[in-house]
Parts: sequence; structure tokens; C-alpha cells
Amino acid sequence: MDKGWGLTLDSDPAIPFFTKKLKSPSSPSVNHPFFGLKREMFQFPVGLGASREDPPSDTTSPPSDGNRVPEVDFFSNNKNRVVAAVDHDHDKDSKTPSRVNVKKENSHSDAGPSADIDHVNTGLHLLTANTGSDQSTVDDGVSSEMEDKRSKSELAQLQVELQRMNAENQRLREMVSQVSTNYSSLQMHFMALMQQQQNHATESRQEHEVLDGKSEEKKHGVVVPRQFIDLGPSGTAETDDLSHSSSEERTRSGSPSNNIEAVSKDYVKSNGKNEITPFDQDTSSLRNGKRRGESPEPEGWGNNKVQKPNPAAKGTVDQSTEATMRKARVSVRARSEAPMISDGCQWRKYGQKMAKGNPCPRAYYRCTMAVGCPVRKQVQRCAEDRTILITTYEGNHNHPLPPAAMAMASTTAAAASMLLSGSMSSADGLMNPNLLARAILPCSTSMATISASAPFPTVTLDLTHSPNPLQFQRPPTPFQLPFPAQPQNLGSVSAPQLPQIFGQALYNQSKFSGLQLSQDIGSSQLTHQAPPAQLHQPQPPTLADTVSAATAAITADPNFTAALAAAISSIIGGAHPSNSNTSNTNNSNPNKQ
DNA sequence: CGCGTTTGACCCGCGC
DNA sequence: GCGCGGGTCAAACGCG
Repeated sequence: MDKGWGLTLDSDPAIPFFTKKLKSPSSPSVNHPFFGLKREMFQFPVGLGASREDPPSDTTSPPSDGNRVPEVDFFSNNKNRVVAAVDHDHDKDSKTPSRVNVKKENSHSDAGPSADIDHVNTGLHLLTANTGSDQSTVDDGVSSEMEDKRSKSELAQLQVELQRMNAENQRLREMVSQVSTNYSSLQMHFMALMQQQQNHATESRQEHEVLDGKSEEKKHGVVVPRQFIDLGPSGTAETDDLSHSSSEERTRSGSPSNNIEAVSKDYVKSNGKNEITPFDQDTSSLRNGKRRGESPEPEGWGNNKVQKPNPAAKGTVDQSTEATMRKARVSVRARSEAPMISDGCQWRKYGQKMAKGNPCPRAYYRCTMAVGCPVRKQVQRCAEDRTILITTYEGNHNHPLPPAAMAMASTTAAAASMLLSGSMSSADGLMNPNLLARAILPCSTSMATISASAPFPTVTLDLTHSPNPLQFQRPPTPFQLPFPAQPQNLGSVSAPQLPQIFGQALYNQSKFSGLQLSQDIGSSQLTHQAPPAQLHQPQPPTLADTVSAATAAITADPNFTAALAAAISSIIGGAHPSNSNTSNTNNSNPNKQ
């Protein structure tokens, strides 16, 4: 029963796991062809370092090229000069790091398979060999020597250039690793802040309870949605215990989803049971016992239904928290012809219903990557525009995920986590939805909306809006931050920057996968009336596919995640919004979530 | 034969 | 209390 959660504890779905995955090609997720592909696609953030030790893999890891345009350009020029005979297949592989290009070129010549980058002389020989025909036309020995000299000087020049580019390559890699490190530290900082916040909220609430007694309960019951009220106790003694003992790895996990799971697991622990039981199993067993008797499968989803608070049960707090946990949803709206977007996870359809007010049926899926994984999603087409596919995610995975799936999961978990943290950090029990929206996607409130109103706090990522075409183009520099990472700037970021985020993410995705996804999504989103011709690719990826890819890329992007963590930290650490306006003014989602 | 999907029934929450 | 709608279950079915 607790195997899955043990997995979660041991393997961080966040960065450590990410890195581990990359370094262990034999990881289970890679067995899945799709995951393997996605894994390739998402090697970008940390793949640079890894690829350095494994040059052969570089030829198949285009993600690492994103930051080496100058290098590629440089060598493309040289290629024309030095190894003009390089086949076009290789030319197509312009994403390949320049160093590999050189090696390949050498191998194309007479350098042999063991040719190394230091043996550029062979390349020069090649050059002379290639220009041999020219030489043959020169009958002057002196000029021939001059030619040699010139060639050698060129070679030396090239060598210097090569070294310089290698140094730059190295710097870029260091930069990437630096960014990754910063991201990890930010995440840890965020987790620490979360813990502090929870502790603070709990302490204050406990004080109130002691002082006010029943009136406090009444007040909460009237003013604040219960789901948010009950979040507070997550920071009780158990949380302290958590932060001092077994929670270390969880705190360091750096993943919002992990944080959520950690909190919930601590609730379960507080039940007094010795065994560590997934929170959802606790309630699901209740429900199963009541409704359908036994269920061999740890049905995490069973807790999807809000349990009636049992006054006698010691797990009232737990259940409420669980309710909040599972209630936090992330909805992704995207245009897609496909029946379902592929987000890197394995799903099994377990139900379909005709929702009222929508002629399109709603499909229910649950994650089957691990037994008892509580994550589920609903897929439904928008009634107004059936090209829009609405995918609603709920829950957190209790198992390791492939990078692609993990990215999506971390997105949803981050959104859910912020919903929870917002509820916990707010004195009124609920955070300003607008603030949350800006936290999740700080540059936009139009594409990221948060519905904190009942029944489910839902974050809606609306990718059907038209991004700015200019900003959707390729960013000038791959390392350009899509939006300022400084928390204080989050609120002032202009809305149109969000498309740039997605655009950049999709651009990376498209580069990684060799598909023009960015153009695809960009054009399809930009133009409702003028579908461009380049959309028709041999394997045209649906927009929904790119949506998940975009989300994955976004969360896989250290820039984004770092900024996200910074935003969260700023909200939790600094802002204590007492805005009791729980009604969502931003929820533009016409569909009830 | 195993696995995934389909589909009708069931349960629960909520509003009237 | 009743009806409605959302969500889930599980037997039946289909497919490889």
C-alpha cells in the first residue's frame, strides 16, 4: 500500500530525480517509447552537462544546442570552407554541438574514427586535400609553400577559434548548471518558506482556538470555506516533526508536488497509525468500506469526493486537508483535434459522462503509471468551441515520472500548491486569486486564471488565446528570461509576455523534437482565420500535444521554474493578502470545473 | 488471454 | 424528501 508513497519519498520527482533520470538511461520510464522521446526532448535543462561526458549522445540530443547558435553559425561557415564536402545530412544536424561537428567532419575525412578535436591538423590536411585540385593548378613551388603557410595559419586560426568556442561552450554549460543550481536552491527556499508559513498559520490558529473556543469554529464555518480553514493545521507539531525528521528529503525535494504530498502524508501520520498510509487511501478505505466493500487497489481517487467531516474521527483535519489537496485542479485549455493530449503519463479511461450543457462527453482518466496513483484528469471539449480541448488535472503523482510527465505534473502541483499555500498564508483563509494567478503565470491574468470559488479551486491555463506574433518569435538569446525573475517585478510584468513564455518553451520543444511546434502552435493560435501552410507537417503535432509539451517545457525550463519559485516565495514570504474577496473575478472559463 | 475501452448502474452532494 | 448532476465502479466488450 505504501509502496508508492515510499517511492515518492525516495525519488524526488523534482530536480534530483530529473538529473538522476538523465544519468540513468535504464530508468523504467525510458522503456516507454513515448517517454523515451519525451525524455530526449526534455534533456535540455541538465543535458548539457551530461552530454559533455558523452559526446556520442550529443548527436541525438538537440536540446543542448539551444544556446549555441553562434557556435553553429561559426562552424557552418567553417564547414563551408574547411569541409565543404560534408554531407547534407550532417548539415541538417546543425543543432549538434559544434565540437561534435568537428569530430564528425574529421571522421568524414581521413582522420579516422579516433580523430579527436585536438587533431585538427587532420582537418587541415583534409583542407589541403580538398583544395588539392587548386593546388594542382599552381605550378610554382614558392606559391605552394605560401599556400601551405597560409593554410597553416588558417588552421591555427581555426584552432584558436575552436578553442575559443569550446571555452564558450564550457561557459554556457556552466551557466546552465548554475541556473539549475539556482533553481534547486530556490525551490528549497520555497519549501522552507512553506514550512514556516504553515507553522505560523497553525500556531496562530491554535492560539485563537484556545482563546475563542467555539466562537472561533463558528466564525470559520461561516466566513471561510472549510477546505481552506482546515489547511492550517498542517503546520502543527506534526509539521514540526516533519521538518525535523523525515521531512528533510521531502523539504529538499524542491518539488511543489512533493511538498503537497509531504504535508498530506504527515497528516496521515498524525492519525496515530504507525504505518505510513497515503492520505487518499485512508479516506478511500472509509469510502470503500461504506460503499462498495473492499477494493484491492489502493484507490487514491476515492477521496475525490469530499468526505463528510466526522466529528468523532481524529482525522477530521486530515480529511479536510485531503479534500483541499485533491480539490486543487489545474485546467489546460488548448486547441486540439486529438481526443486527448499526451502529457507523458499513462492514462486509463475509467468513465465517460455527458455533462449537462455540453453536447460533448466528458471522459475520465486515471494515471496508471503506478498502482494507486491518485492523479486523474478529465478531458472534455469546450461546448462553445469544440476545437478547444479542456484537460483538467487533479492530484499529485505518487511515483517517479518521466521528465515530460513530471513537468506537467509539477505544473499542476505547483498550481495546486500555490492554491494551498495561499489558503494557508492568508489570514482570511484564502488568498487573492489574482495574486495567485500572477504567481503562477505572473505575466498574464488572461491566460492563467484561478478560480478559488467553490467547489474546486482551479487554475486554468488558457492556451487558446492569441499570443503576440512578434513575441512569439524566437527570442534573441536562448537564455533570455521570459519574464523578470525578481519577485517585485512580477506584478508589473506586462500580460503579453506569457505567450512568449509558451512560445519559447514551444520553440525549444520544437527544436528538441525536430518539429516546428512553435510555428504550429503559434500560428494556429495566432490566426483563427488564416491557417498557414507550414502547419502541414509530415507528422503534424496537434496543438494539444504541444500544449503539454509547452507546459512540460515551461516547467522544465529553469528560468521559468526559478521565476515561479521566486514568485511563490515572494507571495508566501512577503505578502499576506487579507483580501477576503473569495469570488473569482478572473475565472474566464465558461465550463464548470 | 490480457489489457483497455465502453457503458449502464450506482453513490453522493447539492439545491429546491 | 426528492430530483438532478457529477463522479466512479465494474461487467461487458473489443482489440491485438
